[in-house]
Amino acid sequence: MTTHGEGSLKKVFRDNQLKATPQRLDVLKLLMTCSEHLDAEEIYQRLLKKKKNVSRATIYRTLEVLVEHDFVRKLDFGDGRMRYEQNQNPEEHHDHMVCQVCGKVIEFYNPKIEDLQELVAQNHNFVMLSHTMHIYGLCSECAEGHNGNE
Amino acid sequence: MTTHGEGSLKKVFRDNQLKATPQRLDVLKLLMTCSEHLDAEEIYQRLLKKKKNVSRATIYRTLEVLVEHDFVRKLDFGDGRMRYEQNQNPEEHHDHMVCQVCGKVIEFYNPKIEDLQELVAQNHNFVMLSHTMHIYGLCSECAEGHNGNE
DNA sequence: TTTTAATTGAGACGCATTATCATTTGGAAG
DNA sequence: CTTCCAAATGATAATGCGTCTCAATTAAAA
Repeated sequence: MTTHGEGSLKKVFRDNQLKATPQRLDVLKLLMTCSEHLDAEEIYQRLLKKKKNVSRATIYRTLEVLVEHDFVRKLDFGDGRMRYEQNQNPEEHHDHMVCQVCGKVIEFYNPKIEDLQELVAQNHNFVMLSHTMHIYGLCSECAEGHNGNE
Repeated sequence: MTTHGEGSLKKVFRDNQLKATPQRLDVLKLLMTCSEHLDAEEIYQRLLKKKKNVSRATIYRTLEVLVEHDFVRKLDFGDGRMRYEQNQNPEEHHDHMVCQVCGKVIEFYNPKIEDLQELVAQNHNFVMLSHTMHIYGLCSECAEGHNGNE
């Protein structure tokens, strides 16, 4: 259902007056088949490992394009570099919990919070275009370690 | 009530085994009497204008110290530089709406959202240490402009 | 005062990202 | 299948925020 062939990936770009170059297809395909939250350098290294012909500059430019067109979400977890994740259903917004010990990222969705955010914005006559919520702390595994149960 | 004299500002540092230098006092005093969300460069420029003797490096170091001790909150609105705000009552957490046109920052507090955040964390056995919520979009004034009421 | 560890200033440095520009290429038109 | 050109790429220089280094200064304890 959400599985697309090479052809449909090309369509993604062509439908937006963008050339469907091999480099763009490689970046998009990688993000579409990856559940992690990669940064630009990680994307670059993974494509290199797959013998793909691509440069860092193109990675950044492609990511910019993908974000502009809502195919990819750009995330800032406050560690000095941006991360990217696929954004298949822009309707189905989710937020993130980031473990400050192991770096693990847990996604969650809470409709009540979503509704309250919209409400808060309305109360201030603010037109909400996007929003982010990050919870920082210790994931269950790392919290155990800190309790001395190692 | 929340107005402190020079003496009490010095106490803030001395109570934490930190020297109460003029530079530190200047930075802290500026943040304590400023409702805006300044970045390091803006703080530096404002102190220069007041003929204060301070360097950029010291601004950054002082901010780091103030954040560590919870006197100041470090905020990331995703535009590539950090902003700082006073943090008088760490209990009373608030979040931010950022206008992407004029850059205005509106603070808001919603206890229900706070509770739900804590709940979500607990459901994942996640120990929440801090959290941020940012709503991006258009403030009421800038939204009017976009409706053609200019 | 003397003393010393903490702090400062100036600038070098690091790192993620963006800009530049000559070269290449996707894909539309013929 | 060629021609053609705007769009895209690669290599690398440049940018900008923030951190680090280290010699000189200073807060504040003795």
